[in-house]
Amino acid sequence: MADVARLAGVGKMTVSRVLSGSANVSDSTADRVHRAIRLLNYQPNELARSLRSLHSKTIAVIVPYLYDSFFATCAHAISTVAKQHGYSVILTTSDEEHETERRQTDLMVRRRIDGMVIIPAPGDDKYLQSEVYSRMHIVTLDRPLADPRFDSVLVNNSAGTKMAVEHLIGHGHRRIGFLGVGRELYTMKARYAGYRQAMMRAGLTAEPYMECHTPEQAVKQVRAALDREAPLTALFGANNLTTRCLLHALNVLQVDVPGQVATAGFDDLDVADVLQPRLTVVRQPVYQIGEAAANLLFRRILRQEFPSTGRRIVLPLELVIRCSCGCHTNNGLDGSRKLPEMSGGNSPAAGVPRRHR
Amino acid sequence: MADVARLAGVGKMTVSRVLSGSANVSDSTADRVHRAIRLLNYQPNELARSLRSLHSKTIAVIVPYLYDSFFATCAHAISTVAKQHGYSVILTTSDEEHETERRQTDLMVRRRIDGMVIIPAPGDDKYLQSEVYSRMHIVTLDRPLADPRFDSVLVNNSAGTKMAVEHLIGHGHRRIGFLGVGRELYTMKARYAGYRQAMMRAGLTAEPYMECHTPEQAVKQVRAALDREAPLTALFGANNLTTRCLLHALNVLQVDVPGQVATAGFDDLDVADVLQPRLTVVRQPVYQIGEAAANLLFRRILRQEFPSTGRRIVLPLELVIRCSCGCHTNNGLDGSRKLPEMSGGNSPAAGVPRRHR
DNA sequence: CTGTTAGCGCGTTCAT
DNA sequence: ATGAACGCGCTAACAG
Repeated sequence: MADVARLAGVGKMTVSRVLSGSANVSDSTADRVHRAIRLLNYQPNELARSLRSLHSKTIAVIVPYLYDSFFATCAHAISTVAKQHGYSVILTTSDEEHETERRQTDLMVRRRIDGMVIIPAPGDDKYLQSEVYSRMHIVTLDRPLADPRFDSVLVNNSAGTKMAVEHLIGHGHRRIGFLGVGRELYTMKARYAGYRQAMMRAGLTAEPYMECHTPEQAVKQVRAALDREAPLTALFGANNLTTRCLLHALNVLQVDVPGQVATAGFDDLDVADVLQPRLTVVRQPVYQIGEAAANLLFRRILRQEFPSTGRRIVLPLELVIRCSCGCHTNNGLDGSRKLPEMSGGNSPAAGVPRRHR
Repeated sequence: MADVARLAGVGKMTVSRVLSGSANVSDSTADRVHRAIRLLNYQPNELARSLRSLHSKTIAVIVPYLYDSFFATCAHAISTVAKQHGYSVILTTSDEEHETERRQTDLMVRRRIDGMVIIPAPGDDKYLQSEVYSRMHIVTLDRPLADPRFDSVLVNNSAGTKMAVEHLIGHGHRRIGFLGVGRELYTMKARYAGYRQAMMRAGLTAEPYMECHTPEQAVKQVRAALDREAPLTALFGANNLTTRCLLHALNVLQVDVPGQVATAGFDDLDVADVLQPRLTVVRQPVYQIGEAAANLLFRRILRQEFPSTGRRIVLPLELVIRCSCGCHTNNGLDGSRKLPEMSGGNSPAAGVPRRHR
């Protein structure tokens, strides 16, 4: 910057003014400065700016994993909104480990980021009460925290699951299984609760929670569920991983779907409609969830609000009825029923653009 | 930091020394400093450190999209390696637009990041020749740049495609179509070239490149390909998007696979083995690609090397033969043939861990 | 072993 | 309309 000033024959301050678009610079000098900038390929040092201004124009996003399409799409949405605001995004993964998450949030504090969107890993989240975080805007996604101070974006997991399970019950199924991962996860608890509710209201007995982290495990679980005296006749996958494992198992075991076992899952798969049979799912508005979280965050950042009670946005789910549940819709069209919105409906429902490679 | 120093009754310099683990501090004072740090919840300001030390311990990753599992998995790998080195990752998307990419790279220069992994969007990449980038380590992924200065990680797109198409030819197919996106993309060009080679060597005539960006477009393309006088009997999808569109079309048009049309694709789908029929694909070592790129980058960063000719790593592909090509493998096992490695084989083949939600 | 000085690049404050 | 001085928080280089 000193170089630019010298070349333009002005003081550093004038250069600074030109860069910030301050009005109090004569056109002629501004021009000279601009020329000097081009000539020297000068790029202002954002680090120094941040140090000075105490805000880094950076937010952090912490997700468990990035190769999960749900998280990746959320991250994409957040990144897109951030770009619109001229912010950069530091993205890190917690690998679903609490300690990693803590280390990363600490690092973000040291980096003086302006805010954070986080999908909390299971574990004690009291650490966020520390005064260290009191000056940092935080929004949670997918899983809320106990502390009411933080904004959060959610879907109604239990209601969505209930809806799907009731649909299966409507097909006459009485013994329905629930496959999930990590019982300690908020979403899993809520979805299993929805499953139980649906079963109990129909006078049926809920099956125990079936843990299923790998395809092999799913094969075992499904085999056991079918080999017993009163075999299950329907299975619900609690998220896209579980559902994929479930499909794998049904395939390996050569189970007829939906004849022998009906199936549905939470989370739409991008290939759900080319599967045989086409998969019935509870669909989340993934992109909109990320978008809503980012909007909440930037609202706080721009207004510098640190409320004692954050907002909670609950986005609507949709039951996409295809064939795996036993329905015989025609091959072309998706039947779908919307779940009534639970709360402040948000998000302009921007379609995710197509991608290439 | 001044507060910490005062509380500990020492100078700021001593605090700094304690933080950097410098040996020249007596245990007793170090202890007092540590106590003060804890008491005040002091977190060093990385911004100031970076300003001072001229390196930000941050790398940037620029991918076209994040909701593409290929890119997301690469990003995950890079992020994981970065974390091991204590680096943060600023992740941004170019949305496959050259201008966006340029703006983002410029921003990264201003942020004084230490290096960058980039999957270049199509367009004129001469801008990277600018002196501005001469002090920034750059590695490309998936698509190389003309400038030989940058390290790059690739697969042998043409050989992989050739292998798959030859396999289809081996099944007796003579009229095979190729569906791709964005012809201007490096990968698409290379894959189409491989397809043409395979066709020509077998004395067959290569079909024109079929552009296919949406499921609807695929339906049209496939319908046309089947309605003509000499209908195609096999179709190859040039990446996971195209392949999914292709599957959609075949499904909608109720085409018998592989009876009426055999199919194969580039990129493994995570549900490829539960599709009916199970999909034959050319599999890329996605995670390893990202990992290799990150390793190259950190090697340069740590050694501060700015070579005039970068390294190029070509990772091996694998033809995963399932059923959609016409093979009748048993349902449980994957037959697979490895493509001989083309160049410096790398990467410890770390399995991608499982994920939950 | 510890403190002092200076400067990383910028923007705010106050003069001019 | 422009410039000089100071400080954001930290550390390298020198004292002592």
